[in-house]
Amino acid sequence: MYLTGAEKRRTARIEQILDAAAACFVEYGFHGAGMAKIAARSRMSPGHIYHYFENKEAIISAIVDRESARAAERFAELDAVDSAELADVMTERVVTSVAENTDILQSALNMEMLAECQRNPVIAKIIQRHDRYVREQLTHLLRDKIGVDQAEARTDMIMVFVSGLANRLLRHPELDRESMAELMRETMLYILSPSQSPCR
Amino acid sequence: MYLTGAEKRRTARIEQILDAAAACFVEYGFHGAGMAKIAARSRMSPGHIYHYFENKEAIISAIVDRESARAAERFAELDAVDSAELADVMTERVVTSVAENTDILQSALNMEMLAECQRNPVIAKIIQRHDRYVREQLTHLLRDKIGVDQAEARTDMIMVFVSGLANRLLRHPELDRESMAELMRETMLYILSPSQSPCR
DNA sequence: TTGATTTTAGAATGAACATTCTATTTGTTG
DNA sequence: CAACAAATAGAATGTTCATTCTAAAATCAA
Repeated sequence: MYLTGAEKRRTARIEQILDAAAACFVEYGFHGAGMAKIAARSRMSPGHIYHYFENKEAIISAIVDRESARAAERFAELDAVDSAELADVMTERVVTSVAENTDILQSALNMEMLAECQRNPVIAKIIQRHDRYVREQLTHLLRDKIGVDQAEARTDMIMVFVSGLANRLLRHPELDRESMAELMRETMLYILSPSQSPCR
Repeated sequence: MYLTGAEKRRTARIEQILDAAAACFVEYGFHGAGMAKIAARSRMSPGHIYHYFENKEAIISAIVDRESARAAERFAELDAVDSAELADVMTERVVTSVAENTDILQSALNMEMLAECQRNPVIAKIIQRHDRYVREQLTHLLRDKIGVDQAEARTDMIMVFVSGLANRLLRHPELDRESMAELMRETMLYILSPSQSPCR
């Protein structure tokens, strides 16, 4: 399926806006990120954004959709990993994410920032759907591949950790990532290990 | 030291405002909580609030100060606990806090909600000071009383954990607190246990 | 009680900001 | 190359909301 020049330009603009908006939401939060700022960052006029998005909500919706798609890719990758190594692979992902502020952490950050506008019922629905999706996928991996008990509770623990981490690293860039990463590794492995008897 | 009627009334009004504002910030976030809402909730007119606080920022500042004082009390209690039991006592505090949404969690929630306005440099300073205070106190307990290695990293893990938890429980009230509590207890104890060799 | 002072309410002001409107530029196609 | 359509800018609009202003009620001191 080929794209005409016009279509290419269109999707390029949309990406531009989405990138700019995501960056602004992370930097200023939802309310702090005015359309003017988003426009400036995507190098176009405020009015122009409305040719691609009906309103600010629609931008959020699109960011979440894009994030969901990326998450789906990552889960597909994890699904292909051998069961025996899965816990290690997942752990390494989180750890490198902490060290380098990449994908998982970045997306957790986006969600965290976007969650600010949960009172808007439309957006709340969108975000909750994404959250539910991630939770299902994670639970599936923990229960059916790693085979731990209390899979749902463990999933919640991981989600708590990752989003809390994203938040804290944004607000305290001076934190020592090296030593956090190490402890994070241990904690993740602990949460992911099929220990019926508490380790102590 | 006795208070005149006027002074009593004054402090009562201030408490009224602080309680209302804290509740509104948790419910609507900083930007969503208009002065009108705060006024309504504290059963007074918007204009009247300005007799007690110079502006919205000043309210936040006062909330953080109040929270800091309460935190100080709690740390003093913990400082009096016997070293051997300290890890267990701290763990139980977090666990009951999750079960009942009390003190620690509530205050984490407040901070989390207030953090929304970190871009405001005045407020950012206030919140960072509080955060630093809590961090110092916790690190002191972990290092000097419990005697773990990597005390600072562990402190950060606990703070990540508690604030992430507060956030998640606010946005997903339907989460099963019972089963989370059990896993949380284990995880807290794990973070707090002086294991040089990772437990695995 | 009466005059002064403080407390309170509620309307008025002004700024910020999402959204809409109007006009200009750019690209496309016969 | 000439209409035409799409893309873009930037000014105009309307609304929301913190803050300020004005005046009425309550409290207190004598």
